Amino acid sequence: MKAKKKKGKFLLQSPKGMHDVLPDEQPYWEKIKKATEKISESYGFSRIDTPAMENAEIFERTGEETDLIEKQMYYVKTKGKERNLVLRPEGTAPTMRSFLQHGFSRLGKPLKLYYFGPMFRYEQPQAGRFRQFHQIGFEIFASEDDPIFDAYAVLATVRLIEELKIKNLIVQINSIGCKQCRQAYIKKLKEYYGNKKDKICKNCQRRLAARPLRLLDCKDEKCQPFKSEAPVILDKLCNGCKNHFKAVLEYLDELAMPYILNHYLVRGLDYYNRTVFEVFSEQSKDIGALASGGRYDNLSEMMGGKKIFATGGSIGVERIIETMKSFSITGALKPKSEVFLVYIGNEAKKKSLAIFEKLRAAGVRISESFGKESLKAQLKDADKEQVKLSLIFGQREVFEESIIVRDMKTGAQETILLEKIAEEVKKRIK
RNA sequence: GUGGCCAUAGCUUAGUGGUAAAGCUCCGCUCUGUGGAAGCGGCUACGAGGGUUCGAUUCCCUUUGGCCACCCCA
Repeated sequence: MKAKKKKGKFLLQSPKGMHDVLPDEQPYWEKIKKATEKISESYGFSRIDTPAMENAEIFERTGEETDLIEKQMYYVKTKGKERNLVLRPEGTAPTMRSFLQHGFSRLGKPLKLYYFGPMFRYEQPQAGRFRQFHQIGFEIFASEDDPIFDAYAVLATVRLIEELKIKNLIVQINSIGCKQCRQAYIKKLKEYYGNKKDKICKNCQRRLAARPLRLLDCKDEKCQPFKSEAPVILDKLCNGCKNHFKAVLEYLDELAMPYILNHYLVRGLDYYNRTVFEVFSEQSKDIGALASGGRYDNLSEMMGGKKIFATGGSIGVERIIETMKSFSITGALKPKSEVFLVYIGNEAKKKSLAIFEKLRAAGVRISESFGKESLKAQLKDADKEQVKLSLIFGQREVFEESIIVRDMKTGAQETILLEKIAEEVKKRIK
């Protein structure tokens, strides 16, 4: 048996569902970061960064029944006393925690915050679905449940995605009411499905008891006919919720923002109430929603704080990148070098780093292939980088204290004095 | 957590029970102080562990990772 040398290779890989962002992919991240800054600024969102870990209670209190909390959280073992640290599975609860902790709750006017960071969920990875992924979130905290903020959150979320040139966005929106009218609706729903138990799929039979709203989301063919006959939540909303939702839609209408009412749309987290929405792209439906969000007026109290009215949306960065790729949208452009420094021989090499530094300090975008000895190879690299000029510095030039300036397009060369190099180069690249 | 498909060089892929081929990339040579073309040459791989076998990259088991469906979600 051979194969001794490969021992340990299995360790040389990133954890399941977690990926390196290699240099090739960075331009996408650059572009998204820039777009996020731009949109946040113009819509008045201030950046907030919270730790990657939180006390588990932060999340446990906000969604006992949900998969995310029940089985997808990473609990962290430490040597210290913290027994219950988790890697954050989402960004809304931490933002609310920070908000309450720092006494921001004396709201003069609504506070708008945004975050951009990694989230962690233990689940089976698939395309567009990772164990570590990144979200951009917009959150609006207010002292009133004004529906204009729901529209505002949808607006900012959609505009950020559009800023990245992703087309054919579909906004799906629904209202899941408040505690009271939702309970009433669930009761109706249960009644409706109660006598059809043996005709619906196994999953739905199970869900009927635990999370009846999810029945509306079922894709099983057996369940479809019952779904279409099922009571619709919008018809059962209390007046407060009905008016609120109506107002949200009116704001969207005024914006001429297209949306689809989706009676089946339900969010996975327990803290949502009233408005919920998801954003899809026609091009990348298969990787799921690009963004989602909604109102969460109950979260602050669930966490032990005072009542805060809040609404927001979050965007899946990796899914955005996938979609950009499927549209052949490129990432941010790197600034190109204008000048390439080539050395020949050791004497020249010794001085070339200093020459490089002098030009860089003078504001010239210069690049090089230090470490490659052959002139050919260096010029080849210069060609690949599509620079305007190459500076060729060899033995002869060392003695003459000069350097050759080569125009890469015409091939014309000229020898200039080393001391004048910065000004001469600048003159030529204009 | 359940089920299915997959795994060969840096990348994309061929192929075989007798240790493997090609394209792109990379490095070099033709051209010893001059790039963009062409030709030639070179580096680098059967994910890991175990089993069957004279011999396994190939067959079997386990494991790891990727993808897909369920579940759920960004």
